[in-house]
Amino acid sequence: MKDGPNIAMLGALIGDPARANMLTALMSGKALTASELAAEAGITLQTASAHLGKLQTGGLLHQRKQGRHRYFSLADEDVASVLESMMGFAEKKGHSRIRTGPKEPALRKARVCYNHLAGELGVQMFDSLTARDFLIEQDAALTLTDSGRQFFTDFGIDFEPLKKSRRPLCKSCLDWSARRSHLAGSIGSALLASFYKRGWAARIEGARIVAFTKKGEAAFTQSFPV
Amino acid sequence: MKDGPNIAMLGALIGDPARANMLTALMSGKALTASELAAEAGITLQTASAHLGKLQTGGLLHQRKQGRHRYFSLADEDVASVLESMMGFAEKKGHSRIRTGPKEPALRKARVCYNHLAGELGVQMFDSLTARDFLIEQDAALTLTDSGRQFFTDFGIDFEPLKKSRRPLCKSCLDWSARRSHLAGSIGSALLASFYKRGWAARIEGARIVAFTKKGEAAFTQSFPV
DNA sequence: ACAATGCTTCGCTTATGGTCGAACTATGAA
DNA sequence: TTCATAGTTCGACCATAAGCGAAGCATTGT
Repeated sequence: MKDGPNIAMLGALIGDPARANMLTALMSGKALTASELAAEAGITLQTASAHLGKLQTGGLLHQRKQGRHRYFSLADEDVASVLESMMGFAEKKGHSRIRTGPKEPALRKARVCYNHLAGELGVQMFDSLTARDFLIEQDAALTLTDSGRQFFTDFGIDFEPLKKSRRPLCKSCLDWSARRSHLAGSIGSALLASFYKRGWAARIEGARIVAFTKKGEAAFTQSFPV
Repeated sequence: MKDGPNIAMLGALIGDPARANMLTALMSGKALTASELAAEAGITLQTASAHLGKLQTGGLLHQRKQGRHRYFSLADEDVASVLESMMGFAEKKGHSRIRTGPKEPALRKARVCYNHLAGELGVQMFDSLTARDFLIEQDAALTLTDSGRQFFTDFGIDFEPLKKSRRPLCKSCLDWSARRSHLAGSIGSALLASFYKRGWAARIEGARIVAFTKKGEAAFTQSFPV
């Protein structure tokens, strides 16, 4: 009776306009940072933080710390289906406002996340590496296998300077546009640097877009096949 | 955007404890009066009236005037399924409180509604009459057919005094415990009086319960078969 | 070490909305 | 008609919570 939300508490959580906007934004399946959600809801970061705390306490959201970001996503499929149900009803009766879709296509495809590759290609690379057991992901931990070490060495990554850094060697990072993981950590940085060096891609200054050349993308896909 | 409820407005409607209690009570499928809903929610009638107005504006409730009562019920199946979804979620996470079931079984079976028969037996009688085309129900209007007039005459109803009354001859009345219609109006009164006269049933003083005898109920079912 | 960024916590103001008392309307019963 | 019951409307009160400025904490990058 005090543990979890009853129907009134649940309704009240969803009933605030700011929270409803946040939840609607998260319905895309993407995980978003507190700042992004604040912008979506049109409120300041402090207010958003309070709202996110309440949603989390209510069991609607799941939070994942990621460096200095906090990615929020819907807690589970149940939450999504409840919202789905309510949105469907609201749409049927009146007209609910249409949400703006995903923004910049190029940004979704490939971009820098800190200093490693993110976006669809980043996810593709991550999946390709885990599928071949070069990386093993369990829970939030990511471990590099011997065969993986060999693969990266063959790819031209020098592990020596990486060992000195206090940054973890490899680390999964939740993707902004795809809700999937991609490879962060010093290996992730080294790989992106390698792509630049090989001329596969170039960074668009000012934006976070990573522009792959046609040949570069082909070579990339050959090295990291789906 | 202002016409119907968006998801935030919908959540806010369900999010108030008083309204949530009312809606939960209505989930049984029964139609309840404003007073009953007020009691369910533990608020005064004025406050309940305000809440019911909002729920109606939001498209969650349907109202049916019935003499000096107003019966409220969930607007449609969509509303019920949204609530179902939310209650399921709330129950899964925490424990939502268990609702008290229907109260007095005898009251549900047969009782007086003003001066005619209500409850399961009242509904049975109504269904039996409409199934045989003695009464025809369309929209909210109820009309007596010629064969119906003959049936009631054979049953011993004298129509002469009834004509003088300004009360409608027959009229459907929404049932309190079954959300179904039963027969009101002066014919309904006359029938109940007839049951008393025949010794089929007796009224329990102080309560609204109509106590049928074993023989009485058998005879009743013979006259008004399902 | 230092600055910059992302987010949280604290304290305060403000306003939305739930609540009830009182008065009014509508329907039915005597 | 008169009275009683069911419900609505109005007006005022008040509690909850949304909002933001400012300060503090945590993490990353140089």
